[in-house]
Amino acid sequence: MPTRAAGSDSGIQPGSALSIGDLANAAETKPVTIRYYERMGLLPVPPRTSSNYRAYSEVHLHRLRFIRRCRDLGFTLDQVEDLLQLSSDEHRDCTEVDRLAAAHLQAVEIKIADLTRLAEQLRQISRSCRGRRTIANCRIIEALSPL
Amino acid sequence: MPTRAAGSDSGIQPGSALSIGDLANAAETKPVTIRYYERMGLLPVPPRTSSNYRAYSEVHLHRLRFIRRCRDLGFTLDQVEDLLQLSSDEHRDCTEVDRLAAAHLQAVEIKIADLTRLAEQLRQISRSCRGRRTIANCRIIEALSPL
DNA sequence: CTTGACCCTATAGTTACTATAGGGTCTAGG
DNA sequence: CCTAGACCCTATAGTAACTATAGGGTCAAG
Repeated sequence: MPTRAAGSDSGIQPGSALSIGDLANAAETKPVTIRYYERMGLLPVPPRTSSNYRAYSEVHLHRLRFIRRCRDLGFTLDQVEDLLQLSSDEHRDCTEVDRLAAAHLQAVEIKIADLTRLAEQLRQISRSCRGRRTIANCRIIEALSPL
Repeated sequence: MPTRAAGSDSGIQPGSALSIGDLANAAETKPVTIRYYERMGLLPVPPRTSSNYRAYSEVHLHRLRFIRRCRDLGFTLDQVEDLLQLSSDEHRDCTEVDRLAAAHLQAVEIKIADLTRLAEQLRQISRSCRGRRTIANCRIIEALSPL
């Protein structure tokens, strides 16, 4: 926190809290994103220092890393919220988690298929444009133009 | 326009202008999207009827279809604007069009690669969750949690 | 005349951040 | 002690490409 030891690049002192910058670095994200997650309700509001700085604990770091991991895997914030909820209920059956992950995987696979088709169309369009031409007889422009 | 012939599903009358709804249907988009494109400067402002309705010509339809085709292929509106500009200059060399299309294809291919890696990660994570378990020992939650 | 489909403008919302503005706090170094 | 730079804070607007909502006007068939 507002007591950075020389040579310490994380700013974490034994037993002391994390500043938002430290938390951001530890979770490989940015302070502005953390504030956003707090506003969205994904991260609990942390205690403050006397100078009104946020003071985070390892619990926050753990939770933020979970959120970032989910985001990196493409889950929406709504889905992340669901996963957080599910993960906090230890006695709960985990088929819901299973279902969420499977649905998301399917959505990603569909997106891949869409993009693959799109790429093929683009290749076809580009393939028809060879050498130096003018716009007047540009095959790409032609392909983009309606009948 | 405000004179729909019975049985005519497009509302287009010989020699008459198109309403925004007719234009939207003909280009397989929505009136609200067309107004948006007009605001963004992609579509020229059309003349109006005495009742302040927009009155579109076939030229507008042609241009809108071009825009939609580009959008369907994933070009950003900025890129579409560039392509429109390029396409209107008939004597221009078309290497710029070529370059735009190639850059876009590459971006799509990169996105496919990203998503493919992501899908594989999701498969690995899901694969580790078999049968009915509780959250306490859910392998998916475990995989989402930091060390 | 009524009603439902369509038109109009203005503005805010969606998603997940991100930029900007304006001001306070901390600390190392001179 | 002062300064400067790095960091903190809140509030708000912006990004991309639409889309929803609110409130009001026009058209035409029944």
